[in-house]
Amino acid sequence: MFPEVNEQMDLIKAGAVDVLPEDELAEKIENSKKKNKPMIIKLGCDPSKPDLHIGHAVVLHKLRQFQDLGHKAILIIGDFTAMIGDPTGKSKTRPQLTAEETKINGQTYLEQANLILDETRLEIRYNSEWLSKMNFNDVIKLAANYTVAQLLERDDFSKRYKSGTPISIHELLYPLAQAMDSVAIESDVELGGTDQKFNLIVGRDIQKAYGKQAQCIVTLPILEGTDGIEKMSKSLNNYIALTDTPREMFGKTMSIPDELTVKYFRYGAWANEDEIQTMEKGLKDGSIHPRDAKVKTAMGIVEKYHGKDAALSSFEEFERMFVKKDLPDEIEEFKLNLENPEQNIIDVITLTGLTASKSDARRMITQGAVTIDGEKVTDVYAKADFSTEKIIKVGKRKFMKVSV
RNA sequence: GGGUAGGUACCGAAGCGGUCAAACGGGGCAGACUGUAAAUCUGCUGGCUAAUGCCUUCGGAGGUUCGAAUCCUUCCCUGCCCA
Repeated sequence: MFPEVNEQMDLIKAGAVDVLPEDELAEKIENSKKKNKPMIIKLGCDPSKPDLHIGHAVVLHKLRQFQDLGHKAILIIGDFTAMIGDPTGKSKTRPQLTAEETKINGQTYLEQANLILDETRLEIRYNSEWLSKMNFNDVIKLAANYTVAQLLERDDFSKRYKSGTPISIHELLYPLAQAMDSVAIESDVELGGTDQKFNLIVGRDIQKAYGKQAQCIVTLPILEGTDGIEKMSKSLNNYIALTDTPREMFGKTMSIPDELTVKYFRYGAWANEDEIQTMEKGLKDGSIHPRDAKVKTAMGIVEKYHGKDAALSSFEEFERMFVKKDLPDEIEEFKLNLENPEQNIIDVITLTGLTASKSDARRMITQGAVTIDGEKVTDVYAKADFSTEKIIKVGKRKFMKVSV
């Protein structure tokens, strides 16, 4: 049995940016309830980047909510479209993925997505299933449904067009290709980030052109990365991965700018609306310290992926390391496997991977970033005796226990 | 097809025969300050070397020269304008 229409609408709208068109969605929900038939919810994913972070989780979480409402979630692995390459953002031509790589990536993606989704109620489709079967005729027919002007409306394209950055034809085709996914699975609702809004609308239009019922669209915000400026992405190294350790998750969350705390609380920890309101209000009137709010957020995020205990211990460790400036309780060990216990410090920290190269190591020492057993190393040429285990620290958060 | 402007380190962008591992800005890293926040200030930002120095890098491949990111040939790629 499905929940009441307005109950469903409320949950769907929570945290969403756009729900278009709202009345149509309400109608669909009502119909599904009447016929006792779940709606089909589509989410497309790009298997060229299988490492998921909490930015991806925003939309996955919304999909999970649909699942919990009893609807049918379909995850489209864009194996075919990945071979073309997504035009979003960069002008760089992406290395073409082989079918095999795509498969492996898709698998990885799924494993991570299942941290959030209910795997028992998830259908997975690969879009090569229908896209690879289209011949040139079909493509022409599809392309006839859209105009260049319409495609150039998209921010992405118009910016590149105006700035003189190249746009290939196949990139223009990309929105149409992914729209075919909606035709193929007859989705009722498609989810995506706000940056996908254009694609989602094309999906809607193309469904109509193919005589299908048009999907509604639900967009979710793009989460800024830990730098607070750019959108979260692996290449910008401002991400919190779903597979990050509790310690990393906690630490990274603590390093976000204050202004982002509530947003992360909402979209990272998926706190409920009351808690969010309370935090927002408290921060505004000063009754809650920004740091405490952030701690709560960080714990919420860690708890989501690693459980309550992990959340608590990562908090404690954080306190110990950064407030009391103590050592973390688990430090990776490294055996040098060398005869001589006397070693150049530069060599050792490079060997352990704490620094990228010897030049880098030299720089770190010069800048006073290296300590051994708590003592600052000042001499670039210094040696140390590693016959007993020594704790080396490079920068703020890199530690290693080293011995011969 | 014709004309024209370009391709420089993570990105943007100077340099146009030696003093160029390459100005400047952004980003990144480190230090100070903090709440591992932001802002700010300072330093670093190809590799190897104890050091002098050596090696790799300026779209690709050749060539000229004592010496090339800078000149020539050729190839590849891109923007813009005209058709």
